[in-house]
Amino acid sequence: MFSNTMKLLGDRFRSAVRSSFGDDCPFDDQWIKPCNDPRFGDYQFNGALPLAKSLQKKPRDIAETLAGCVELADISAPLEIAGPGFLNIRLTNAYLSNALTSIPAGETSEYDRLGLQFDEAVETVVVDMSSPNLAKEMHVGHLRSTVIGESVSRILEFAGHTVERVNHVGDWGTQFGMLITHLRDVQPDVISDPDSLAIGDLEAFYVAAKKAFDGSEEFANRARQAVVQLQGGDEETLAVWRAFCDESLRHCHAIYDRLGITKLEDRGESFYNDQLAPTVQELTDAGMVETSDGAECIFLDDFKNRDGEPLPMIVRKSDGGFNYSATDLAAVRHRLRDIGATRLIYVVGIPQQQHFAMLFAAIRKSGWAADSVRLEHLAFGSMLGRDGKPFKTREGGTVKLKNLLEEAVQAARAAIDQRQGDDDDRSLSESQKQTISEAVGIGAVKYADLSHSLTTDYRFDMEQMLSFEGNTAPYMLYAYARIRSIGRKADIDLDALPSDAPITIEHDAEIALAKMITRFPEVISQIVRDLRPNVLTEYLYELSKAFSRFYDRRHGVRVTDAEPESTRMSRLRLCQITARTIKSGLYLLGIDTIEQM
RNA sequence: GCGUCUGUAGCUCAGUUGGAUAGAGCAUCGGAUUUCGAAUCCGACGGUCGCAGGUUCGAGUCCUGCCAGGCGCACCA
Repeated sequence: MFSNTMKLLGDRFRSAVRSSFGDDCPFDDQWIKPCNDPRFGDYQFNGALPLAKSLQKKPRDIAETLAGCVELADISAPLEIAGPGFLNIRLTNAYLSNALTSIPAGETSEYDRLGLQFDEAVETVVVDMSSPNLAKEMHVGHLRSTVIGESVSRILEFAGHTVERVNHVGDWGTQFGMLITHLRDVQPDVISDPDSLAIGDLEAFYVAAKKAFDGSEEFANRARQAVVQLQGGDEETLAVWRAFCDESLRHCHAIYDRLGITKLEDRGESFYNDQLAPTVQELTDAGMVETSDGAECIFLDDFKNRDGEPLPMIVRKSDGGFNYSATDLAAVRHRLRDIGATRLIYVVGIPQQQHFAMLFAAIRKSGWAADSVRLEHLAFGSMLGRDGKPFKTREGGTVKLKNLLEEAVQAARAAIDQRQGDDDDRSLSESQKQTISEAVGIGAVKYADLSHSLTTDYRFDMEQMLSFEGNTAPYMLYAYARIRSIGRKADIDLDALPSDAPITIEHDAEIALAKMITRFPEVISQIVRDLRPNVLTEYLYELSKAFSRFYDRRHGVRVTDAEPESTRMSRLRLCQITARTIKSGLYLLGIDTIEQM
């Protein structure tokens, strides 16, 4: 069975430790680690050193005892004791061969799990992601939340969890009075025929509305009145508002379609409108709310403002209106009670850290969430320009996401056209070129975003992310397309190889590749736990490099013309499994593969 | 002022939650192709891990204090 080698080793060492030093002897799975230097082996057991203290023995003696009794004959060469008491583990070729041979044929479902099983308890997870403001066009600031949110959602689904992606769009508030009023003036037909509404550029529309608001007292009055009507539930006003939101959402979904985001549930702030008062009332009844300067506030320990005074979370403004804290509280309440979520993940930038710390503290205080419910702010850093400064257009404005994606696809297209000129053997049709440049351009943007650690800011560098060298989407997509072409060229259907044909691992290049493939389960387990997509990009890069060496003219092995037939079949299966692993990994990042490029 | 994030090779970034001699890519220099996809592979060069203490068998990683930069701190969301 294709299983997690690290977990397997952990189980073996746990029994060895317990049988040698007693059933209550401490054990930590973290004691098993992959070696960072291949000269020490593949994995190492570091437990002898921490055990030395609690057992009052010498670390090397402990290591020797364990080396003598741990059952690893089916996994590792004889253990070596090194340094102060490390136990070095070297996977045998037989173990690698068996592990890979046991991988079942590909699944036809959305996820190819390569036969992996996950035994965790299934959770209902709500991932709060993307969440643009409907008053304006989506801009680059929404990219990370959308891309990271999608990847994290897929990873959790892969492990068997139920995931609901929620788009907490900004569709409520005073600015909508202004927009509705302007819409009535410019497109009066919107009430009789809401489907006729078409706004080419939301940004320009917003600017025009703002100009009218600032320039005319009469307009401003009507706008303020529209807000009152909206909140009062006036049907005609609501109809105009709904038409505007629908139009804005169409703009968003054009982008989501291009990004391959398909299961995103639009549930904006307005959705919680009638739950705001009951939510605040419930907290008031619980004695958590007090009035300060006319505003209704929740005071939490450890939060101070710039004067050192206690910093409240304002749930109701002094004018009686509710603000975003109230909305967020109502949203949490809804997700816990109505959706039955056991884990809430907010994919929102670092600047909101304090807000979420306060929100979560308030929720804990309210007792709405069971202790086992995880409340997480998956905070990410900003996307910066190539110069390390905030990402802006030349004129200093915000960069529209639509334009950024189009630019990336165009740049990918240019690169493909250039390559085509150098290589007449592989001519591509116009539609193939379009498909490829779309996949490469969009994939490059996503991959660049996900390959950086979440918390740090990163520089957006189109040239770097579209490079075919280094840890980039094009390199990965190329590795995949090249493997797929091996089958095509040799007239072999890689997907139809017999899944019981044995894989034998002998050559150094095979060993290196096999070791990378067998790490897949443990990498997946780690990112299911940590939600760190860049761990996966790093892994896929290493895997792709291992394949390139495996297939290299000088350092690698022959594949399609290898002899005897059993070797050829074994290597073809290795190719197939590598391709599936890359495809599966890229899928978890939200990136589509292409069959040729 | 308080909080928070960041500081690693010339540049862009990793660093598996405390493990052995800190790694990639780019750039620079050198090598491999009578093509199973060279959009590739191999090698060389390059480091006081911001600074100073501390914790311990062991610190880029943990604690404290500095230095530098980003962001957030009462009715916008």
